[in-house]
Amino acid sequence: MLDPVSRVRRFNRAVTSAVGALDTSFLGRGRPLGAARVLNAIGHGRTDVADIRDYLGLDSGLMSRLLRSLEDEGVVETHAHEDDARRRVAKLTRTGRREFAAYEALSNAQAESFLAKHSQRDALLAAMDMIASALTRERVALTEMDPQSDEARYCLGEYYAELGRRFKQGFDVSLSRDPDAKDMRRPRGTFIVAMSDTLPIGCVGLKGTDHGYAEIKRLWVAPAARGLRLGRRLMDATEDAARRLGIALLRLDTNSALPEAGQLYRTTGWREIPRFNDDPYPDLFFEKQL
Amino acid sequence: MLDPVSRVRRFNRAVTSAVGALDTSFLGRGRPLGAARVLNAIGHGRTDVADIRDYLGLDSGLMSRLLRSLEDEGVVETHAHEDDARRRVAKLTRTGRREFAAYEALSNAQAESFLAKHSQRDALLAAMDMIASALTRERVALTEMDPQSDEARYCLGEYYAELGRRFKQGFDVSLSRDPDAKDMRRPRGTFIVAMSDTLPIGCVGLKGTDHGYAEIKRLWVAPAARGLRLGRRLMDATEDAARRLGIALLRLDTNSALPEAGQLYRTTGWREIPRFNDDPYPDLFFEKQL
DNA sequence: GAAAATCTCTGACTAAAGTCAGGTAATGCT
DNA sequence: AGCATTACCTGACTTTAGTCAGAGATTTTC
Repeated sequence: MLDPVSRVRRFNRAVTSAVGALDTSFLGRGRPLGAARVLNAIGHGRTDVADIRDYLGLDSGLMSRLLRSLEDEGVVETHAHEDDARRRVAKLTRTGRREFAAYEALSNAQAESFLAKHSQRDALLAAMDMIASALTRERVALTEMDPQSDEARYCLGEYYAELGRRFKQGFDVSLSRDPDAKDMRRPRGTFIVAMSDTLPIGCVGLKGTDHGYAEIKRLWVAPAARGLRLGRRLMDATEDAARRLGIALLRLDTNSALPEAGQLYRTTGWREIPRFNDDPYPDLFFEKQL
Repeated sequence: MLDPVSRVRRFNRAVTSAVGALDTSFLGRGRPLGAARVLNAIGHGRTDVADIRDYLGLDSGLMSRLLRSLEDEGVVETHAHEDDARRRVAKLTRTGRREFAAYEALSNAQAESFLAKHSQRDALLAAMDMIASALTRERVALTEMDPQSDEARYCLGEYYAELGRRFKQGFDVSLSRDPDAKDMRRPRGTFIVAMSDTLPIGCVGLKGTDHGYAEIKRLWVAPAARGLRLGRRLMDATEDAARRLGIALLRLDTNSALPEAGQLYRTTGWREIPRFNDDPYPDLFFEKQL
């Protein structure tokens, strides 16, 4: 009962029955589960029939029939794809959007009622984030995004908050806020966000300079996503992006109060170099030739 | 993407697809899921047909057919119940036990491979415990157990460990180890463990004395299960048990380093009284008339 | 000791999900 | 231009899950 395997299995049991309840609640709108799932996939922005089929793991025959039944019902319309008339694109009709909204309301209500039952909301949410990240870690998508997008700003906010907690002297955000944004856009640099489903769980910036190297800045991984080697993936992706931008030399600075970071750099081909800027926070400096 | 409801829904999505994978893996033994579930329920000690039916939420006709198919396969035998010949009792044959063991091995292997993928094992397990407790909180069973049972000892071990962390001066286990066990058995007292599925997540002892009152000792709730009002349920159950044992007056001691406990007592009809023992750890004393 | 209730089983269904083998039209490749 | 490939559709089928009414045996209740 106390060994790790039993604990995982207990979790599986608990979650299996909860998921069953979730599923059956989707039956309340007079539509079989399969059709409801297709409708919701379309509502969530999956329009390509092949994409939906793949996402839901359906046979093409079955998928076709489910789509047909949704069309007959008047909630979905399909058209040929613009660029390739073999492919079909599905979209919701007005009625379809109403139905989708009803499913969304149902899901939101369930989530809210779950949250309302528990007083330790923050701890529970943190635990859920962690497990969701672990379960979907093969599906974490690293995407280049604008450093001023909502996702990027969320990550940066969390990043600064964490620096504030970890540095003995605190961390003054105003010092480093946004002036770098323009250097972290193509073609000078880039900004990469790791998205797990809809939640940003990590980021890194590549900041172009005029000194013959680019800098890696603001590497952050959400606490809930640590242990998934996401830092390494983010660094790899940044190095790839740098190579594609024709950058041959990378530098970065960090602080010895963040030992995981130093550890990561040391084991991935970075070598320590002398201080190369006068920023007050960092006390460790690295360089890597691409 | 950042609001609590979205986070819960992200968790639901992540877990739904994981559970789907778990389910389909049970199909690898040439038996439909329904039959596999019945076989596993029997393997886990549910022998009464009505009990299994209830647990799996099956119609009696369907249940009957599933049982029959398992019998035809030679993995299950049924007999009439000893005391009531209308009821049937199912048990595994030798082949059945082998099949059950294969399912168990599969589940264990899956749990292990999940754990092996993640470096933050302890944090992940704690998160899983927390969520499993939250999901199954309606199904937490409070059971009277021997204070020296494995479950009770696990709880007590965790309890002492926590006291050690929370008391400034630490906590010396040897002082309070086991001498009370005999006073926490019927008819002098009792010991109640809160079980969530197979995991003990809380406990409380009722210790009989010869001074005209009984003491409540060792109230503990697992960190993963806090916020579920389990402490209150444990106290209620103990008071009920005390009433059934004919005890009219309860006392307890606690420490101001455990503010949740003091808070609980104050809001549930206990009144503070002067020190009534010379135990070095407690600094707060309460009494309640039943 | 008769009537009511309980437990399981059987027969006769239905609905949903899934499989498989073509078929049609569009597209890609040489 | 011709052939292979791709994307989707259709028809014909099977399996699984589930429902419902009633039968048969047994136990409980009065």
